[in-house]
Amino acid sequence: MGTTQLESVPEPKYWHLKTVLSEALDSEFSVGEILPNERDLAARFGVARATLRQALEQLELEGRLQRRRGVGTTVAPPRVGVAVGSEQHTWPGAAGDAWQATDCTVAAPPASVAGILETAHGEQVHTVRRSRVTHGQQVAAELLYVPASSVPDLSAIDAPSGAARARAVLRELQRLDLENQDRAVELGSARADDAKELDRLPGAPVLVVTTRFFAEGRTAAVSVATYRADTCRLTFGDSGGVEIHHDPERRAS
Amino acid sequence: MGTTQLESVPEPKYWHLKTVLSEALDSEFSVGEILPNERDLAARFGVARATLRQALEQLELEGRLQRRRGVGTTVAPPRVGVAVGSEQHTWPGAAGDAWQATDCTVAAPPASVAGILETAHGEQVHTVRRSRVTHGQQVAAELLYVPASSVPDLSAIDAPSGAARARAVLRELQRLDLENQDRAVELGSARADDAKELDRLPGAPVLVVTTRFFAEGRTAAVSVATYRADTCRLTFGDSGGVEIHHDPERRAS
DNA sequence: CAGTGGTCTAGACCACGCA
DNA sequence: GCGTGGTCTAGACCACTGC
Repeated sequence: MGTTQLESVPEPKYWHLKTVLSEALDSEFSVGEILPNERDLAARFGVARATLRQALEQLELEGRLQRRRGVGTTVAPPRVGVAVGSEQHTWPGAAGDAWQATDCTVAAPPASVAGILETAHGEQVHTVRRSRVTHGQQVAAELLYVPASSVPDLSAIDAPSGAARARAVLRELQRLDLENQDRAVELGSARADDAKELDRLPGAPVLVVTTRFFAEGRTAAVSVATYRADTCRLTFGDSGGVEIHHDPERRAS
Repeated sequence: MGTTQLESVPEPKYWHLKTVLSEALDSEFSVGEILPNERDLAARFGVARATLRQALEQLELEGRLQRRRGVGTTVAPPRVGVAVGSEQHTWPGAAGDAWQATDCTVAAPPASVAGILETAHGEQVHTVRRSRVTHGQQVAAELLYVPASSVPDLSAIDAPSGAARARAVLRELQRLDLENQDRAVELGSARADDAKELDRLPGAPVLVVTTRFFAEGRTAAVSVATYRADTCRLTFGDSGGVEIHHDPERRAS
């Protein structure tokens, strides 16, 4: 009767490990601290390295840990809140937005984007690359697809590609009357190029924010922004920019 | 000259596998179709089962596949768009919302929620469980935390717990003047109870939507909703409910 | 009971960062 | 060159589903 029921429904080892580690992180580690390496940790808990890694992967997914090849595993800071919906109904590139344009090419968009833009199959569009930095950290990479028909007066005297061209496309976009916009968020995995820009490995989990911009009764541009899922919490500030303070008791390293 | 450069930068096998499988899914399979089992697939591609599984995990994360223990791996339908932000500034439980209240208990919320609610440590609040079903599929589980101070007139004659109690709490909430609300989305992993409700294994990736409801100058309630990340695309309909049509060319099984 | 995906092991080698 | 995390293998057993 006094016996405690152990493992009657045997929880997976990695799940139990994750719980134990999570509690240890709360009580015995501070942000930025380096954990013992995977081989040592696995030995300490008496499990195979693969099993330990399953637990670490979960904790990284939840933003509790940060792992870097060649360096080690560190305790991650709390996720940063990144405002996504506060600047309602403004074009990308409007004064004071959080993005920096880095490049612009002309290319055929992926099929899913072409479907939204209602462009012909294989039709090329202006493709602006932008990146977003918050608190000194690169948090997102974006591709903005702009059909030629949305920027008819784009001057040929501007550079044919590069950051200057990107700014020219954004400038032209401002001239349209933005009627509405529309957002969706889903889970994805980083393509090789985005992963590199976000300083993650390919396949890293990302939050994909797809935004449609409506002008003149049609979809004038589509933005596909990928945010690091491990470090970001996307905020949709209906309340006018009130910031959520999260786990205020955790201290910085 | 004519030689194709193979593996000069050796892509990981699982990454290449994922690409190959992804293309096969597009061209040779239709939604709902069952794939060969993991042992056969691994043998067919000449890799260890663990490596194949790494590729399948990624594809499942991206919503391309669905795996069920004891059953098999099937081709997933396109993600369903789930409206999260369209019904702006209404209380949970307002007429016509997509949720169904199933239970209500009185308990101390997790520390992160207590911090937002600004309740004392260990203070108990009404905790309403709701679930959301779209297209016959359970897509989300929610816990709604309501401090007693937000529903002062809650009648003692209602049941102390259960669905009836949940509805009573929601009814009382409607009487408050909702001033604003505030949302955040982040990646998480399903706790055991949520996982069961969502018909997934514990640890499955979920999109966690945290909503704060402001009334009478303070946070009157907090909702933490977990959506299946594999099957859902969260839509924030600033444009008044315009629905994104995604990959319309894919056909149902 | 047979077949599926889920967990776990004990190794090996590789790619990367840094001193 | 050394130590780190990342990839990969070839097995084993377990938990669940459906017949």
